[in-house]
Amino acid sequence: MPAPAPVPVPVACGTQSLRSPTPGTGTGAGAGAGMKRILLTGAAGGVLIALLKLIEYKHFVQTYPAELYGGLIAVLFTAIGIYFGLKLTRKEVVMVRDRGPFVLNQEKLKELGITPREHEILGLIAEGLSNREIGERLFVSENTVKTHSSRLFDKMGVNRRVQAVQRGKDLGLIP
Amino acid sequence: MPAPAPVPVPVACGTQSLRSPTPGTGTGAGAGAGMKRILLTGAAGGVLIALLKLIEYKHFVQTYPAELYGGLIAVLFTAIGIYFGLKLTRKEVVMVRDRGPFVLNQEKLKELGITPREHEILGLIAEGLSNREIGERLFVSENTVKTHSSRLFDKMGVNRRVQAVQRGKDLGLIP
DNA sequence: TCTGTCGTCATACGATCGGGTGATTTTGCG
DNA sequence: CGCAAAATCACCCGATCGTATGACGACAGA
Repeated sequence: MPAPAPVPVPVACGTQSLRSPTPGTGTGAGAGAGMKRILLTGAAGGVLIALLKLIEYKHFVQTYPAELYGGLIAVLFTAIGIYFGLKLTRKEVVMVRDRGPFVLNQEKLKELGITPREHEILGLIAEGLSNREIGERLFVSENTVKTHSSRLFDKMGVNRRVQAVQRGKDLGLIP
Repeated sequence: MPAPAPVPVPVACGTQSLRSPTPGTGTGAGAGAGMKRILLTGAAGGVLIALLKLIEYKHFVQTYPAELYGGLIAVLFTAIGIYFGLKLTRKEVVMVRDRGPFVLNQEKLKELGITPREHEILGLIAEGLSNREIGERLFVSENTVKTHSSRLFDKMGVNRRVQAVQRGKDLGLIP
């Protein structure tokens, strides 16, 4: 049975075309966002002008009180403003911990109910130690380490140590 | 048998904290944000009502054409909308670690003889995926993943996946 | 004093991982 | 074409990990 050619999927072998660990976010995305913003601003201007034009129509429909138009315009443009405020800031990113000496997020620690011992073990897990090695370093049984790590994973909402490390870094629990 | 009272390991805790906008598991902080949002919404409503009240003043100042008021209201409320759009989303922003744009260390990659596929798998390991999950994502057998990761660990000089992740980050192989 | 939390330890079981061996197919290149 | 590198897959086996359960002592606070 030769060559079943099993992979009907583009990602297979020869072409490692798209790969996740390469975030080209640097310049290209930035320029794209800028262009997008300009276009959006232009569109906003267009809509605004059109709306103003529409307001002139009010001259012909004097049947309703002006306050109604005012309120309508207010609500409408508030919505528009909120929409564009969201659009313009949704991609905004707050860079944190640019290289700082690592400040521990104690609030998160408390919020998740992670005890000091568990936190300590998280740090050792992040160093790539096995449960046995952690136990040896802390002078406790490997079973104890397993208990701690298990509870730790439970509190962190993960079920693998690599996930725990990644999550711990994201939450500022470990450097 | 009481514990040997071991380990004077300080683990470097006693520092201050850093407020971070709680992605997934936030319960307490989430409630706090909700309260804040409610208050902000209330304030927005108040301002809106006040503005509408102010519009009534238009009755007494009929000297200017209505379009002017319409445009004024439009611009004003657009600004208000944008402002609140910003206010409401600024806290929702995703925190991202800034280690620079991440430039891949291809020399190290070549120096260690790591193939593209192996590198790809390293990235997926770093995401906390199991071998099985990696196989499913790449449409290959779990055995294949194990082969790749095994050779990868050999080339990287590690024997655990957490170590591989840490080492990969240090060497600039993964972000 | 009682209660709750924390740390400790054990046992057991299933799942996963790491390492080893061998094999076949694909692919890129001279 | 032929070769070497890369990728794929399988099987095995021991080690490690994750989870569940139960238990015990220490200690702080009500």
